[in-house]
Amino acid sequence: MSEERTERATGLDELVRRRRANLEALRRSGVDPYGQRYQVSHACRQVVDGFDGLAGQPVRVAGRLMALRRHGGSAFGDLRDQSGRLQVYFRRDRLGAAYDLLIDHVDLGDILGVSGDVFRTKKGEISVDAAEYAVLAKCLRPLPEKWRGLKDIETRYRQRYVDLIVNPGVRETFLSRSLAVRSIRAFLDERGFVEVETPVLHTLYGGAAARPFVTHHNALDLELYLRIALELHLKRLVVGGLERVYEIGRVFRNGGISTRHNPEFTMLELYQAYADYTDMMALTEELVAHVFRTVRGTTSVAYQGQALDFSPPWPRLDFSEAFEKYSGVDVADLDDDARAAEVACRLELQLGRPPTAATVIEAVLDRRVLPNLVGPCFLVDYPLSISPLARRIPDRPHLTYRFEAICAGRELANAFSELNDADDQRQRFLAQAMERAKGDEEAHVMDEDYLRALEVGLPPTGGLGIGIDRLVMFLTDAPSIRDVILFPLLRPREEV
RNA sequence: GGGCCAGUAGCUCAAUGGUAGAGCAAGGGCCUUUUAAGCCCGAGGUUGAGGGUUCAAGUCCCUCCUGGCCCCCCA
Repeated sequence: MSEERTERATGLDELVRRRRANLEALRRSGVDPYGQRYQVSHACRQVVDGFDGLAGQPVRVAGRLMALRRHGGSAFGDLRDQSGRLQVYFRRDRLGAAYDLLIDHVDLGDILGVSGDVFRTKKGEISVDAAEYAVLAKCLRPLPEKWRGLKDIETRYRQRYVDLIVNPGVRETFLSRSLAVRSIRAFLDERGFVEVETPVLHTLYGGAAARPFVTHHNALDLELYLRIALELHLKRLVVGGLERVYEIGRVFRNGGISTRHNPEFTMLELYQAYADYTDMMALTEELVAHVFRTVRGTTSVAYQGQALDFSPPWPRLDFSEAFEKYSGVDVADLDDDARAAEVACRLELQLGRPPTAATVIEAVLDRRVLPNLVGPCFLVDYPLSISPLARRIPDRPHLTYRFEAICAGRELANAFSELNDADDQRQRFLAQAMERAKGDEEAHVMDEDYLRALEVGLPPTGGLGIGIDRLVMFLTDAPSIRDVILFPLLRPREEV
């Protein structure tokens, strides 16, 4: 049936057919429509910015032909490369037969190399008077409309290459993302952190409460999991004496997809020996402020119309106080499952997991507490029941030295003083196993090797995790996480 | 998995249940300083797919597909 479709001359097929005919026509004229390397002397922007020194000088530029305004014996083209746009001027009296080839057989979207002299038109636009051009790649498919761009969200995500060509803001977003990640590395490197890479394929998944993706290694006949966090391997490295480590890496969580969740996303996690969560708070503020200054030039931005100021210090809110203030529930009462179930019922919480103390606390936190917090702020001293890897507060045994940075009602960072007491950690894992037995699939699994590492001795350590995608959403004012992920997961489609 | 919404030409969008249109792109002309170039001409459609109601369906009903938003999920 797909054969019928390709045989029938639809509009698209006809457009592609014409472009292919142009490709063949170029070949017949001795022009290779997939040219060789083109020695470029300037980026488009460099020509524009450097006009004063370049006027009358020859330059060689290359880019995609985005527009062609034909006037009979001459034509103005818009050439665009990564740096920006540059106008090129083609004249028959200079190019001769090559001019007619351009007019007849070069299509919008083709990638051209152009050499010629820099000049300024009567209307004042800096341009290149083409002495020669080369076709470097043929564009066989029509590009979306030039000034309204590509709006269809599905096509934008599925054909990101087209989205990047026709929607300039998209390129800006991903350049910002790149700059953000670079600025994070610079910030941490300067503070003596060592960047490492830990396995993506895990024999046990841990470090977060989430369901994993399962895969299989053939030679070992082994069930493996894509990592859901970086945490446990990085702390093993601190045990090994790498006192300041970080990793920026992809993690995978087998959950739902939404404007704030993609099944794979990028986490920064860092661990600092001999530090605690107060150090992590200071580090979080400084790091995030540094990234905003680097990328946006300011720490004061608007996110989806909401004013946010990331300049340190950020307010500290006590978890228990905030919890009670916004939910009317004393978190200390949520210490057994029966009472938790009662609260879940009273607050009409729909839970995907069994109503245990932990799951109810998390549900109340997510739905009743966080939406009220604009931030950025720190929510400090989390309950132990939802913090199986965090150090206990000695005189408040139901709480841990853990905080999350909250911004626009969502978690931006998660950090704690790491639990380094191997025996306490074992008890926590056992408690998690009981949660799992109650049906909570996201409860942490027992990890004997991690316990062995703790038995070797983890120094007191502060750990921090930041969701890079969410940070970039705030940096670029992106409403959906898909807008900051180049290729978000979509259900595959036969015909696009 | 549930609720709501959307899908019309390559792209962006129109069209009381009554002959499917426009702009851009593409095609044929004119045009050597335009920049959303302009002017003239012609073309382009299984209205996401499949059923149904009706004299008549892009429009109403049902099923399905894909996507979006909100739930669920995701500390």
